[in-house]
Amino acid sequence: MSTSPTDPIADLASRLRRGVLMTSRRLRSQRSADLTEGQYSALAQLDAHGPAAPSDLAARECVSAPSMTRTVGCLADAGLVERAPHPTDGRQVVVAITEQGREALYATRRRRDAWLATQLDGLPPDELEALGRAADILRRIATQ
Amino acid sequence: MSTSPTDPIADLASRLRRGVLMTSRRLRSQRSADLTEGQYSALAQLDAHGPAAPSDLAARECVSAPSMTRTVGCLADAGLVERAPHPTDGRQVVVAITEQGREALYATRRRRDAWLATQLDGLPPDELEALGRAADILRRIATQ
DNA sequence: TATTGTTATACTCTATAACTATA
DNA sequence: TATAGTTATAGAGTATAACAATA
Repeated sequence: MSTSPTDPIADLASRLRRGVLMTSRRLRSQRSADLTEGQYSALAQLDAHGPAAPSDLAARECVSAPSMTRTVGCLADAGLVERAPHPTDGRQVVVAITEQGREALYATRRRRDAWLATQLDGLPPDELEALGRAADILRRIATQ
Repeated sequence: MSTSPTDPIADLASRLRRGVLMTSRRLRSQRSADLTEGQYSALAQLDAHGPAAPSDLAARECVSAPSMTRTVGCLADAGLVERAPHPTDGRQVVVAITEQGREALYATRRRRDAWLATQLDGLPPDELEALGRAADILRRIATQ
């Protein structure tokens, strides 16, 4: 590495990067076979923030509009989202998650949580506490 | 969620999953434009564990052999790895990272570390300590 | 004229199946 | 006959450019 080993922040950043990326890799491998990462993310957005236009989803997920058109199309074909016309603006479309979509989303989350819970089970209380604090800090960092 | 909110392990797993996946997403977005995630992973393997056969890399990265052939081909075309014949087994190929490959790998790591260090900078000491402990625990969890 | 969404087209990454060379 | 690697081919996913409908 190029950074000085005596800089504690740089050292922590490197260790944390490795831990986070390795764990995320294992977490992602627990996803449902018939739900891509992009579809999962779009569903999570719709579940967390309610119905949205495809352009909004594309912007939030950092993908192109045609790509989101395709993602939404796949999800609609599978019955996981529903498209409805915008009440006042005829150009826009409103995409909403369906009950079936929530089930698919939650199933993947349950699988990931189950894997992670298995790994956590049996850890000493002080390690669990450190992870609990880290979880909240990581979420704060990522949303900044 | 389906799990009981009173189960502390399940609750921690869910919070940690969110924190890890959100952070990993931001970290991945800091990668070099001309190095895919698969190429980055292969380079990291070769850098950490030394020269390896394509089949070994494919198994470790959980991709097919033809896929690794292609990844190694791209890396070789870019001068980031070198292919050499196996000393005793004429069927095998030995792939090794080059100095240029190390530079490309470290450049991406530096970019990710720099982003993360920026986020860490200014956090109170107790939060840094929690993250430091979590980093090691996460790495242990992911490699189990 | 600008914006929203879609279609057309091409490129990248991945996988399975078939092929070549070596053991 | 089995194994390591590659090539052939096809299937997702994404992007840019062009198009249709609406504001």
